[in-house]
Amino acid sequence: MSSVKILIADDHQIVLDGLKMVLSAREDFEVVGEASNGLEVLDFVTKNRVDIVVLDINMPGMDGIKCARKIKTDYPNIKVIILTMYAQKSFIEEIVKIGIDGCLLKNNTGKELSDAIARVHSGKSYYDQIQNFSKDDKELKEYSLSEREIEIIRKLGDGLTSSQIADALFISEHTVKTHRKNILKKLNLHSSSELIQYALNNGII
Amino acid sequence: MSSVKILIADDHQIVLDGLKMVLSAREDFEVVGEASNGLEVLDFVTKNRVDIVVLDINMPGMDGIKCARKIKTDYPNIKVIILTMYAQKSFIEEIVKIGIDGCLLKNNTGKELSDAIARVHSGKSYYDQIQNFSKDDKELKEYSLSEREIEIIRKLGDGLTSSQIADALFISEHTVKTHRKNILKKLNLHSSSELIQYALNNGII
DNA sequence: TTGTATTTACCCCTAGAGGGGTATTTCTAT
DNA sequence: ATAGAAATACCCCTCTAGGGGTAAATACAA
Repeated sequence: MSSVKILIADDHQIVLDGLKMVLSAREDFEVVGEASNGLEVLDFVTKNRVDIVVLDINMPGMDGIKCARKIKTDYPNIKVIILTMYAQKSFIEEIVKIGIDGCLLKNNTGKELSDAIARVHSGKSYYDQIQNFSKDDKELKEYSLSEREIEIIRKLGDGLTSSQIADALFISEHTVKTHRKNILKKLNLHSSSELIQYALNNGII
Repeated sequence: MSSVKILIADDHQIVLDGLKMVLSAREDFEVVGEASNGLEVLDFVTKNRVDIVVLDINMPGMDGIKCARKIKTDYPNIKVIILTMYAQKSFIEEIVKIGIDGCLLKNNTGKELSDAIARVHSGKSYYDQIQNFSKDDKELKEYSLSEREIEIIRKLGDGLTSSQIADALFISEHTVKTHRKNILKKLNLHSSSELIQYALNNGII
C-alpha cells in the first residue's frame, strides 16, 4: 500500500524540521509538505494530494481552528490532527463539531503523534487526554469571542486605552467599553491583565 | 574524536523528540539527556558529563535565563545555546553578560541549530540575527527587574489589584503602587496590559 | 420568517490605575 | 566608610477601567 501523505504546519521552522524527522522515521509516512500558517496550508491542499494535515493551533495569520474548519468544509476527505500547547477547553466543543479527527498536546512524544496519525488514517479518531480538555467546566456554557472582540483584545495587548482603540477602529469609546465588558464577562475574567494572560496562553494574540 | 554530548531542554516533549531526531542525524553529536525545565537541567548536569546545553527560554518553573546563569556560574566549561521564540532585545545584553555561547530563534531550520552547536563546540559563539535583537533600542539603558518587582508582576497577571497584592504580600498599597510605577518606568511601558504581554513574551511569568 | 449573535452606542456609578513627587530603612558592594 | 540599589510608605492629581443597565441596526441561520 502507498504511504500516508502528510502536510505539517507550524510557525516555527525548527519544530517543522523536528516533526518531519520524527514522522519520516516511519516508512509508511511521507511528509509531502510544510506550512507556516493557515493560508499556506489551504494553498497547498488545493494543489497537492494530502491524506492528513497536522496543524499547530497557534499560528499567525489564519489560526489552526479556522484553517481546520475550511479544510473540513472544502475537503472532507482530508483528515486533520490538531497540535496544541495547552488544554484549551474553550476549543474542544468546536473541535468536535468541526469534525477534526485528532487532537493532542505538544506535551507528548513523537511516537504518540505517529500513533495518532496511523489511527486517524485508519478512519478512527484520536483525542489525547480529552479529560484534560473538559475539566474546570463549572462554567460549562462555552462562549466564543467574535472577530471584533479579538481585534480589541489585540489592541489592548498593545497597551492602547479604550479611547485610543476607538480612534483606531473608527468607533465610539462607548462601544469599545461595551466590548471590553462583554469580553470579561464571557471569559469570566476581571481585569485586562488577566485577559492578556488568557489571550496569550490561548493563542488569541 | 568523541562525540559532542548535548543536553536539550524544552517544556514540550514533542519538540524535544524533534530536536533529538534532528541532532542525532549528525554522527558527531550525541543527545545524552532531555529536560523539561531548568531544575531538571541543573540536576542533570550535576550528575552527567555534558558539553553543550540547548535551552528553551520559555519554560515553567525556572526559566532559561536563570538556568543559564546558574550553569555558567557553577560549570563554566559547559557551553549554552538559547532557543527563543521571539527576538527579545530586553535579554540580549544579559545573554552576552552571562556568557551564553549561542542564541537563535526557533524560527530556524534544524540544520542551523546543528551548525550553531558545531560552531559553539569549537569555541566560537553563534548569535543568530543579532541585529534583530538589538533593534528598537532608542532606550538602550537596560534595566533589570528586582525579585520583588517580578513577584508583583505575577500577581498582576493573576488579575489582582494593588490593594489585593498589598494584602497578599503584607505590605502597604502605597508600596505596591510605587513598585508598579517603577516597573512601568523601567520597561518603558504604560499599562498593565502591555506589561503582562511583555512578561509572558520574555519568560518573566 | 423569526429568532439569535454581532456590532454599534449611550446612561449611571465607584474604585482603581497611572504619573508626579519625597523619604525612610536596609542591605550590599566597593 | 560610603555610595547605590532595593524595599518600604506617603502626598498630590487626573483619567481610565470595571460593572450595572438599555437599546438600536445589521446579519445570519434554523
